[in-house]
Amino acid sequence: MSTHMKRTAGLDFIRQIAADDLASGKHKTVITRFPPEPNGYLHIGHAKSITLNFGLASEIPGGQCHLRFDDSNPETEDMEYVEAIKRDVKWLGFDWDKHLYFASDYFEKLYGFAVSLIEANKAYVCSLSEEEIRKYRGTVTQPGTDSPYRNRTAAENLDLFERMRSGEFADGKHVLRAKIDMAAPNMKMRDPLLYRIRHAPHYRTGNTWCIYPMYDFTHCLSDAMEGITHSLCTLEFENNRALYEWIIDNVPGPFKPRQIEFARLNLNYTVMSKRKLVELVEGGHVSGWDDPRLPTIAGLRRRGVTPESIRSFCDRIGVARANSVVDMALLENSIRDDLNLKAPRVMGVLDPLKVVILNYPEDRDEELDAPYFPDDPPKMGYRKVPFSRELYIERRDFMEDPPKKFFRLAPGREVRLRWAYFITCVDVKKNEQGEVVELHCNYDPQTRGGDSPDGRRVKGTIHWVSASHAVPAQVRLYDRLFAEPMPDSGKDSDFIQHINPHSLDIVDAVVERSLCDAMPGGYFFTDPEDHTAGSPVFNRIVPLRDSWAKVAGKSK
RNA sequence: UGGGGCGUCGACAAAUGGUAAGUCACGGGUCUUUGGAACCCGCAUUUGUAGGUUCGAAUCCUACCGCCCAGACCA
Repeated sequence: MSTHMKRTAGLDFIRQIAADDLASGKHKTVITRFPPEPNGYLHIGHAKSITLNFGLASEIPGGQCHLRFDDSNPETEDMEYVEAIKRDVKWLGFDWDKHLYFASDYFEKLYGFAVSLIEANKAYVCSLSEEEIRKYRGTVTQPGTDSPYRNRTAAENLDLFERMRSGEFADGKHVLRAKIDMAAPNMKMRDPLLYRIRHAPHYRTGNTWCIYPMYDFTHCLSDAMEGITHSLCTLEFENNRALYEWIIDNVPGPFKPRQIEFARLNLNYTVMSKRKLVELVEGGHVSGWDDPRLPTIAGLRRRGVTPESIRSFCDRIGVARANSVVDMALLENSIRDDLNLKAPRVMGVLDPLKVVILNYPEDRDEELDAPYFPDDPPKMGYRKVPFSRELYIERRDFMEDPPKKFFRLAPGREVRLRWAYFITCVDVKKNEQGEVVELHCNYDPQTRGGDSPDGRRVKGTIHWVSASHAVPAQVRLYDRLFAEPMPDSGKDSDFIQHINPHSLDIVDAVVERSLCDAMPGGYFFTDPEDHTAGSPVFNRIVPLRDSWAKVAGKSK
């Protein structure tokens, strides 16, 4: 596959290691893998890992990235997630080619490796209870103590392990453990569990197995069997690396991958942990895993975020070992950056205010040319926009008593209707409550298209839609899901309280009949689930940078 | 805790002993059919702190400080 990444900085430390390994001849190419567990949806944090693994492999001749489902826990995994993950990885623009693997396909081989460990007297069946095992393990500051079952003979262990497999014992009755060192300062090395009994059907292997390998045993050997050269994972697996290496070193195998850890992605104004995402979905705080406010790939896709902008974002954040929190503004900028070049511009009015052009003939009606890309008209050409005596403009584009720096419509003021005419507000109609309900304006016929022959200029240009031609639409204004930069810094479920009450505002709008993707106030996307030609539904992907709003906020 | 990591601009992040890149954010400006976009300018005399080595230190050494990981028969 081709390289999507346009890298801006020097090589990150992982690419540097890969380059060094190629230069030294340690490896001829680079084989990486993205190893999700099929028990949940992918989010933008996974996107970082995906772009790293697939991106790195794509940059090296002969490089390849495997998609491997790390499915050794029958109780949480499901085919639904496998399909969702495959779809998301593809959508992000990556291709595992023929290299789709499942750890569950290695169960028999893994069992064989376990047997070899037992034969070498490096693993034993332990019959302590779960609680006892925990107690024997010691603590961070105190060494553990040996299990009384630690010295069972290889023959005894072999027999017990075989009987574990055959289903003779209940869950929790025995486990297989590596025989390493109960006093090791790294607790991961205190005779870690390798296999547990679980009488549960697996979504792929059904009832074939009732013992399942643990992550630490499964992952390193899967990597080794696939010839993974660089096994990239996040920082929390740092303590597992010694075990990763111990297992590979103590099992008959030809290949030894290198595990390298990097910092996972943290983004402010959102949450990324699986538990919290589940709470948002199941608690009904969002509409589902693809709610456009969620940082899930499915949510971002539904919102209208492009894969290119996600890849660009991942490139910009870099890869390092320091824990960090990336500013949501960087993601938003990556999105705008991409959309600015791709989204055709059309006009829409979110909060309609009627405007009557008094000097425009009642029976008249005309079509004006408007470019889809104002900065580059040839890109997509022009469309016809109907104009007539009655129009709608955005309510916030009018102020009866405008502050100094408000350049849009106000009584007596002239502004440009984009791609149409200059109009001057001559009268303001209000209802009993004193609310502005209609504006009366006059237009200058000489300014058709938006330029005045006499060269006079107007300071404001506003969007509009011809009332009789307007298409009603529902617009969903999405914003950051949380109002706090660090919503999960508190305890437990406190983060729910920090949900931004305006993370979704639904408004009835009118849009021009040539429905497209961009309107004032942001970039929009037709909702893939709910949008129809008859009743349009638009999602705001990302708001525009709006310095007026900032000025208004400051003066308040 | 005789464990494992990490500390460079508000946020990310380069710099591999030779004199602190880039991006976002922020501030100013030019231009403009939105105050968007584009373009220009500014934004770390200093790299957690204190010493030391060196002609020269973000990079090497020592000590200290701070933060993260070190629960699960989860991954």
